[in-house]
Amino acid sequence: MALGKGGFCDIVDLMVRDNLIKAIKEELRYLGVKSPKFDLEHPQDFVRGDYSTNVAMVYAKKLGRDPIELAGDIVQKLKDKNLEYVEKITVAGFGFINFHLTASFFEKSLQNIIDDKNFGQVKTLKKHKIIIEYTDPNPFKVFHIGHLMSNSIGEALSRLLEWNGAEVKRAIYQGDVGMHVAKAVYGMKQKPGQVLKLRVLGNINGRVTFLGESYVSGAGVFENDKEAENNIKEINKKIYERTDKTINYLYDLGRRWSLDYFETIYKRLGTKFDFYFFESESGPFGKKIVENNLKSQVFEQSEGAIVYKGEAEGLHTRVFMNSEGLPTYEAKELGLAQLKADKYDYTDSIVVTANEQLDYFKVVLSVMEKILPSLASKTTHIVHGLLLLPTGKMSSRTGDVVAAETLLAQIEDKVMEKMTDRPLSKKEKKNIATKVAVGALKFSVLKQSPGKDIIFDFDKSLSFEGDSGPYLQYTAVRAKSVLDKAHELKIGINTKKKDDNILVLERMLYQLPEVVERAGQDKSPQLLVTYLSDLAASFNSFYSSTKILDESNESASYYLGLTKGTRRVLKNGLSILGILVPDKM
RNA sequence: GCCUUUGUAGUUCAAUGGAUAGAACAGUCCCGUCCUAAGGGAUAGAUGUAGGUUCGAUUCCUACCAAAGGCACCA
Repeated sequence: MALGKGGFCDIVDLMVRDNLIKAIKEELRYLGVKSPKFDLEHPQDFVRGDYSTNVAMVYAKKLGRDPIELAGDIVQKLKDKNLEYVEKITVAGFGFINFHLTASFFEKSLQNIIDDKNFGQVKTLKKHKIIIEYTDPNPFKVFHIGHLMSNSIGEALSRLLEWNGAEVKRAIYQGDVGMHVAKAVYGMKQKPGQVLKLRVLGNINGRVTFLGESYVSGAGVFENDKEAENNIKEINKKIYERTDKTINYLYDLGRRWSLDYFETIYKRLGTKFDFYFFESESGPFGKKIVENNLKSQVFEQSEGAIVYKGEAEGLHTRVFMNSEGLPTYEAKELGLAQLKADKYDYTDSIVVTANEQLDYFKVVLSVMEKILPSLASKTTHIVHGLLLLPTGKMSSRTGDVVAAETLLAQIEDKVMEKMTDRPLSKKEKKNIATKVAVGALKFSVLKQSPGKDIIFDFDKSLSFEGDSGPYLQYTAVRAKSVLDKAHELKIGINTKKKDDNILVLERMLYQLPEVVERAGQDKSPQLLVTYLSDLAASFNSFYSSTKILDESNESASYYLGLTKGTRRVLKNGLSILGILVPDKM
């Protein structure tokens, strides 16, 4: 069946949806509405139907008709069209028009799912080349749970965009220069013996713990000790200039240790970055951009600094070059934008940061519109909320942070505990624990709309029951276990229905591609999370009320098909969220 | 003070302007010879306040109240 301009669509769901929209539009044009706009959605309660439209209510007034009467007319016309896979069309209260689909639709859609390993992929963003930046930890500092949040959201968005057909490049931007680095290097310098020992014998965890301690001690003396403060400022300068052998040595070593360590975390979380950007590069680059635009009257001199005054546009003033002639974060951001464009010819650039940078980014974008307009128009800033401790905001300066490592290890311990009775080897269990722990964490971040803060409570976030990553993983594992058992019993899969009763599960299974489309459009992973949770619940309900592998039941093979479909939709959906499904748990 | 964002069951979260506001946790009560009980079923419980726009508002607008963030050389 043709979809759009000459393309062919093999997903029966999208085909039916597009045909419905087309048919309704035709009717409205016939009634005199030029470019009709209306909704076609799935009713919350499937008793009402599989699809539903509000078109009659939207246009009743304009056409001077009673909505229910108008709906009746439209329904009559639609019925005359004999739409494929449409069982019946009804008018409901207020003027909703509801569509019920045929049993053959559900058979066909289940076949689609079983045939297509990548079921859920759509082509909405086919020609887009997107660069997306997220996570952004700072070398020499702790990789904390806030970075986990940024990573979870960024990775889910990346995959969502890929499943919408876009080419996606993942980028990470790291602050490898600046006062925080100088503080850490100062701390390292106080313990040369320790540095040497760790360099020769140390493992990655010991090294990074030492760096964290060095930063905290450096930050501590910076505030209380005038001499140390000057010392650290001196180190900062030397890092920029690269004039001091000892400093260079400590800096290079610490930077390497940090980056190696971060790499182990990315691997654990399932992210692979295509581009690594550093402030040590974006700084000089940004400085040049600002200097080249000094005459353009975008910037102003003020108190020795170069600033942009955003007040006229409802923004605020920000410094791009400080009075010492050094580029600030703002200038670096301009440099970064250009660096990205130089590396990759993108159509869209997405930057994911914490919401505290919202107003800051607006100012930078406003400047970009003036001096790098072609880049500004392609750039979108997406914010995520903060992970707050019950005691308030974390501070890595005082060491009052929860390291990502610590949290993941704690969750893993709890998963291991849960599996004590399982007949699995220790290695298998450890493997499963990692997947489940990461799944639990990512799910809890992704289930709410990005941009909102999460008050992080250890006990609650460690829950594996109800709406949780493990619940979904467990459901997929359970489905696999049924499939394995069926294999033993030599029961095959069939997509032919044996009765007319349509299950809630069937009405949900086929919707993945639509959900992927919408979640991608709105950049809202939580829509997918909600869908998958509902799907898992309907499978579990089906599972507990129906014996699937009942050889005396002629529907067994069909039920097995539904099980296979559920497993695939859950597995694909979870993989978009960056959550892996273990074979057992 | 100005700007931005957010206020939904006891708690943590959903809900492209639509139908009876969905879940989960915590409560209360059930389900174990059976495919993984990290499960299933039942029950009770919510849109900050006051206006406005609309056939229809949790959603849009205005005011107020409350919380978070931002507002010059940090990132």
